Amino acid sequence: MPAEKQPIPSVWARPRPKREQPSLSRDRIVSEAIQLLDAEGIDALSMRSLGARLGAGATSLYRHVANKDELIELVVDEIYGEVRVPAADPAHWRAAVTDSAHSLRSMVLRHPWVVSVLGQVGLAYLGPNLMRQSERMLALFRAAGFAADEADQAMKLLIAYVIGMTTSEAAYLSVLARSGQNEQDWLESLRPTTEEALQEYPLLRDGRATAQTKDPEQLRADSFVYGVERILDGLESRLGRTSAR
Amino acid sequence: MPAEKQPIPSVWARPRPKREQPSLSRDRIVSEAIQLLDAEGIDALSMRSLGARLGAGATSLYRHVANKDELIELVVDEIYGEVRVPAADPAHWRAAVTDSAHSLRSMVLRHPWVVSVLGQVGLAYLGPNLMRQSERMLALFRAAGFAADEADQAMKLLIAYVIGMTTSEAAYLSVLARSGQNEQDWLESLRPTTEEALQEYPLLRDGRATAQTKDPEQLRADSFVYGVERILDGLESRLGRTSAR
DNA sequence: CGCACCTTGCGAACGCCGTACGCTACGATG
DNA sequence: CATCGTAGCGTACGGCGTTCGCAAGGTGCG
Repeated sequence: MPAEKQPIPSVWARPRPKREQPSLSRDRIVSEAIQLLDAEGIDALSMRSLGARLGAGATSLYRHVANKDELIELVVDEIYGEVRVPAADPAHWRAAVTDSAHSLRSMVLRHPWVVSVLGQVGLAYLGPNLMRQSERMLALFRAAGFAADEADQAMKLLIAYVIGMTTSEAAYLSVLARSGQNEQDWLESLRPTTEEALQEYPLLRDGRATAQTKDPEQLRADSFVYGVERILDGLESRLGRTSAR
Repeated sequence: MPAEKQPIPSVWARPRPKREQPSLSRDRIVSEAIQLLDAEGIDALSMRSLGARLGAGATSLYRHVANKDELIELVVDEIYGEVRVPAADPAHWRAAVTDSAHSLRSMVLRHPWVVSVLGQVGLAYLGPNLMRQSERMLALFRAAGFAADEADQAMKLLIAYVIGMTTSEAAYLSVLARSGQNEQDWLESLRPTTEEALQEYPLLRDGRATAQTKDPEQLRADSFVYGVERILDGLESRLGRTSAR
């Protein structure tokens, strides 16, 4: 919050010299934007609110960022840098890919708002972090023994799965967060609605019923792991019978 | 476009009786919204523009739809109804699942704007079309021989993959569409930028190089099929040695 | 037939958004 | 000391989602 404005500012009480250093910078803007997004979600990010957080006017940001879309591209690439991809090692490619998948999932769940901008920004853009991580992940598949073009397809397969799965997860968690309730209570309060909706769909209802007994968070993690395992099984069978689990 | 307004409307020239039938309805609104979205993309959808298309004022829509978010939920469920899921048949579960995956992909590519609202709306909502299709797809996996809970995970795996893959595809195509150029020309014009960006990433560059020679659309379809095949391989190995390809 | 009520549609208005533009004031450069 | 480039900002514009109160037609009831 900046100093309060006096309606008739005296010439003596100068607003502030404060020309220490640029005060605003692309990095500060991006990092503050991420904090704001994590704390309050995608709808809370406006150029004005972000400017206020930085103790600056809304339009000052345009000195460092072309427009809001560009800001979002920067922000997405920045958080992509949080993903950890192990170094390539032919002996443990499966573990390395699994770790990467988990790391990508955690990143998205830490920043659930990204799933609501993926449609605008695409996954395949040219940010340095995104390219670096893709290169490292591609190396994992090459080390496993996939030829250049198949390694590319394998990586796309894995990333698509993780993004698809976490999109649904993050969207669910966002809705939950907006409800302001504990997950248990929230599900309980929706129970009548869902049960009525499931009335005509016995198969779906069965699944929901058996799921009722377990911790939902653990259930989501298990589902995620199941998918990763199946994908790796499918990929592994394309390789020679060389690598062990 | 409605009739032009006269500044001083005469009592004789009444604006219109036109009280034939309600004129506006939830269905008309949803279907016109989809046409608008398909034609001009997500940014072109505003309550005002949609109202105008329907020959109505913006605020009239609120008699039939609670707010824009609800409209989007309706629209998403509506297009979900376009997906075709074959009837369950143990002998051909693999083909049936493959068909469903392709149908879902085509639907998203026909309506590429959906990927930019998936983050808000989630995939797991309670729309009737979504529930109906999920039930049918679940039946496919049950017929294949998966137990209730594993069938659920298998379905989630497949859908997550298709959504993830098509998200990236649709986002790419949206950017391309906004450029207003032919895909060939567009890629050509971006060539210098991408080549410079790929400079430090030899593995990524290799992939891009071999991809250069083929039809990009075919390439995307092939990649998609590759992923579906690997997933089905991974799933199939979980079943007994019963089902043939 | 008269009258009350309900539903549909709409115009005006509010507060917020992204952002273009031109001004100020400062530090650096000659 | 004069000049210039640049960071920051105040103002303003057009568009957004949405609220509210009013008008006009249809319906049901005495």
